[in-house]
Amino acid sequence: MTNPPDSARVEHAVERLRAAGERLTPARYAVLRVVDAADRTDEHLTADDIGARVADLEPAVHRATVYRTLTSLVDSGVLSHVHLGGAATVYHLTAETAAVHQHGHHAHVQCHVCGTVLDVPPDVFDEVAARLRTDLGFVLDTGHAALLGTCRDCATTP
Amino acid sequence: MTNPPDSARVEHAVERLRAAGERLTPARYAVLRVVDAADRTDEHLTADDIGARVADLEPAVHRATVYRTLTSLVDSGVLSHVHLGGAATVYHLTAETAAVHQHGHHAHVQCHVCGTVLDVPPDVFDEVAARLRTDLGFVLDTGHAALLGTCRDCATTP
DNA sequence: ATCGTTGCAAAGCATTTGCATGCCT
DNA sequence: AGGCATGCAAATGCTTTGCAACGAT
Repeated sequence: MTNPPDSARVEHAVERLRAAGERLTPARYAVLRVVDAADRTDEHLTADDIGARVADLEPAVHRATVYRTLTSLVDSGVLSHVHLGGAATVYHLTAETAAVHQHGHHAHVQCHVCGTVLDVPPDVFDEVAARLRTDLGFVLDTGHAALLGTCRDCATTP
Repeated sequence: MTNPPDSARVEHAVERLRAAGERLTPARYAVLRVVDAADRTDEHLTADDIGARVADLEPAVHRATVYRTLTSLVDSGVLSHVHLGGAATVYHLTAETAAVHQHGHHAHVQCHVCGTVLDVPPDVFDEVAARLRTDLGFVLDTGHAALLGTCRDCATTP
């Protein structure tokens, strides 16, 4: 997979934002850049984390604004959020590629010992999703919540 | 103490509590009865829910005590908690009978529309667990967190 | 009698909201 | 110019904690 220049994904996000009829403000732009940067390093940031980094880019942006911005960006589909096992909610840019759309968002599993979040290809849950649908009529949203467990490091290092 | 027609499960829970060297207090007994009653009706109660029902049984029990009691009962293994998709944590008696739950705790899926929690046989996740283990070395704890999706009713009644 | 557990109230923390101002489009 | 977004600050809601009194064993 190629690595588009830093601004490309942010610019794409801005386009989607505008397509949704939303305004681009300094606060929103800063949030988008912060989330994009975190995505690139496989970090999973909470609202509070994002607020802290936004403060570096745009010191004038208030914490409350970060929360409102995140809500609004999720509503307009530019960002997605994932509920981790504990209680935290983390954010990332919504995947735009058609390939991802076919399977939904990638899934997440979190280590309850060290908190690490691992990304999992969505097809891992295909069979489970099919079974839940036929058995219960339940349509699984693979990427919306993380399952808990123990990661390799924490399992082998007691 | 009086002996109302307690659920055998509550008594078993009390035994486990004592086996863990913990004391039985009115607050803990009330919490156990509330959680057991909810289990029987497939309800999934949050700490706050439990507090409300405990207040009916033991009005003197303080909210803070319910939180401390839940923490302590989980620590001693009498209760288990499940992190639902949103942010809520719900509690139930730890399954003791290996006959019914050979695979460990049952799993949960939650509807993000109406909030309903469905119990899922743990074997549904067997393949996923195996794959996560071989691919990532990640040991899945099936019952510890719920996946999100849309239940039958909410999917067919927009 | 001992020591864990509880009640109380107050602190904490993350998140939300009302309102007037500001700024993106 | 108009209307949505923001800053500010206070409020909210859930959970935790310090401390002294209580009570289960």
